[in-house]
Amino acid sequence: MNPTPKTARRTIRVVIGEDQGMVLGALAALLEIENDISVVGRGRNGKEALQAVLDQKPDVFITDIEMPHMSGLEVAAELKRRRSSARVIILTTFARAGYLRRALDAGASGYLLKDMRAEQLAEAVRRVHQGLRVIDPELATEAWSEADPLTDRERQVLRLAGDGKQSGEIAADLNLSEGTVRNYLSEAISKLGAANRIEAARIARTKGWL
Amino acid sequence: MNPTPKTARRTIRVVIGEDQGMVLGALAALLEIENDISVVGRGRNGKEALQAVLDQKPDVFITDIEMPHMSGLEVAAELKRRRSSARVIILTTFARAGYLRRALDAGASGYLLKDMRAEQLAEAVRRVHQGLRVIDPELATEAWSEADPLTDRERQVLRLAGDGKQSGEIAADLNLSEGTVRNYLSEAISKLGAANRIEAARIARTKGWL
DNA sequence: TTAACTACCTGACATTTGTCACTTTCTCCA
DNA sequence: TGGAGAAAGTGACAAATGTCAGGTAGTTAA
Repeated sequence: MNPTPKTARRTIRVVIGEDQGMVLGALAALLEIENDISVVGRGRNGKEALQAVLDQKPDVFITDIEMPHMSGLEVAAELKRRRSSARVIILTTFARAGYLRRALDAGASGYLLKDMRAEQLAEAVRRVHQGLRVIDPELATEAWSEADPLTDRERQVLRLAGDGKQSGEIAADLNLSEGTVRNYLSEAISKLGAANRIEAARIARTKGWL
Repeated sequence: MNPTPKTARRTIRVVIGEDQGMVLGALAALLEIENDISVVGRGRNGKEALQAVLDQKPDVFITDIEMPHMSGLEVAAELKRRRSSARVIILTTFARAGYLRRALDAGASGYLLKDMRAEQLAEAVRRVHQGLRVIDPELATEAWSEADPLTDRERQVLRLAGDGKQSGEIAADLNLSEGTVRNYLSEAISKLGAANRIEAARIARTKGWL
């Protein structure tokens, strides 16, 4: 449908990781329209996606973050560890500074939001293939603004509290006293400027810290 | 890519409603592959989608539920009210019995989940166009199992509590005494078999009751 | 090798949350 | 027309939550 750009010498080989089958297939269809891009592998969860990248050695790997078994960020980190040559584009619903930061730490070349226009995806693939970075502009500025103030324990406890577990259960899960659990929650609540554990969990989630 | 089925006499005209641009474009690309299906309109929020259906009078309208301005369910209900001839397919991430029930009440002909295989979408469009219903099998059985046990007040209160507001604030918002608010929450907690307000809100959300 | 800093951990106390028994208001229908 | 039933509304009591003041390791920098 689109003309092959002059710069393209050969087909850009792409693997896609995305847990929603409908979206996975649709994205593949979208990219296959382009003459210079070919989808050579797919994964419907983190592990499948990782394996597909290792098998196919694509030029570009496009992945969602929230997937079963292994998140897209974990896959990216693993690929970095293994010195994979595939450039990684994170494609997600969530405009969270914490996610972007972790993506960049994991060596990703791109961070795009699913509510961008569909036409921009192919262009992003080409840019990233050329060695450029493609970051959603809105997030790029915000990214370095705020660091996660939570300690590991606070994060753990807050995650469980956000699921509706009460202090006693959390304490049992983590082998702590109930008082300690309440203390961590109190810390987290105060650090995040929340009024209670529920709001604290909500805020942390929004920022991508959980 | 796929051959035109023998039953197709003319092109099936489709409008898509979906707020994530990337997914919207990708779904359109997926359907345009089929010889007997043509995407004649798009909406990136409920109002746009409704307008597109009214303007284009398509055979089939595929829509997400959670969209700005107007949910897909509200659009479906409005189309029913206006006696639109477009058949409606709900395409969503959420396998919630409450959503399915509301979709059917709003006269939808299909309810599909985004994690189905992409190939099934075109087939669903054809079936629905022929006047058949297409419901995700997993949900179909579960759908009528459980009715929403919450009263209006309980729902209101639970929604606010789920956002982390405390009883006093909720009481002020709704002009109730704090005791009353706590009573509604207690009722909701017991009806849903939860241990506290957070878990209750989570359960209700999962079922599509909030 | 201290001092300062940080994360981790705890129990005692005050506040908020959850439960229960009860009253009021409204609708439905025999 | 006079219950029966369901939802809305309330306050008193018990249980869970949030705060505070403090104590123990481990690390870093003078």
